[in-house]
Amino acid sequence: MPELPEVETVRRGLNQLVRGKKITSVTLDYPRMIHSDLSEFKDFLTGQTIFDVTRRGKYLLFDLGQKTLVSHLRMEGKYLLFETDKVPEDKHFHVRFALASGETLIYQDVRKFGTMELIDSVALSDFFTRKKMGPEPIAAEFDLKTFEDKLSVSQKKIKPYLLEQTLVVGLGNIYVDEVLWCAMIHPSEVSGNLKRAQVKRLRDAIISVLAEGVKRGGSTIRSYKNALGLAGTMQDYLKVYGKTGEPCARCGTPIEKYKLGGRGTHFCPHCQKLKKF
DNA sequence: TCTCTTGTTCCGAA
DNA sequence: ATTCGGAACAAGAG
Repeated sequence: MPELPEVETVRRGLNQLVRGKKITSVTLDYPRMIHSDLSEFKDFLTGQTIFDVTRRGKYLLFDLGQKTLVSHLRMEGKYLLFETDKVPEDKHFHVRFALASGETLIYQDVRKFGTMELIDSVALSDFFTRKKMGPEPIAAEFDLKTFEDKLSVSQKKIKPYLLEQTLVVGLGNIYVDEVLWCAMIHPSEVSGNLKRAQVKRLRDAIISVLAEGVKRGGSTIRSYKNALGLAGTMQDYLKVYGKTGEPCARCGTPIEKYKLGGRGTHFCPHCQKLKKF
């Protein structure tokens, strides 16, 4: 479930804990998750210093100078930090970075869906361009006109389209339902049918809901807190996700759930009406 | 045993 | 060309 707010929370925690620290060895227990050259991965990382941990969309970026370690948590990836002599046993620990500080940074992933790859830092922007990633969901980068133009020429349903990460990055299944409720738009609405005012509301909702998620440290749903601050409180402020049958916070109508694009989709049938002809 | 879960990519069918 | 549905990736919860 890590969406942008959760990844940003992890990023901040990692920066507190490992920025400036040197990697003394790397242990790989699930090589399949490494999507770049395997031997280079181990050889290069040993001896590198983590200068900074940044983020682009849902990708965590460990800045090592010449190269950048790009990490995606997918469904359940987590980072944990232990003193090296106190690392517990766990069959879901897949990558271990021993640090010169006497600590070990561990990547844990029950689903094994997460990925890591080593990319030349100068090739990072190309990497994201190839993935057709949209702008970050902040006012300065998320241009309304561009958003409006893309939506206007598409017949795609708005929720699956927002999940593609091409219009804007950072939304996952939880926040996208929250955003559409906030903007009072039906998840199945055809993108090209949205009025200017709706598109503006949608952009504002994307920016504000994700910012609120970051402010509250992300949401902790079906996941346990860990060393890197994933004990967020946003789950207590969600309006529709997981609220099936509960009254809408705006109008009291029971929240409904249906399947859209293979995903559980929550909405208020009164506030979010589908435009019909 | 069966169904559901979330992010992303990919494939084949409308 | 565009959109859609489903599969795949893996494992656990109910």
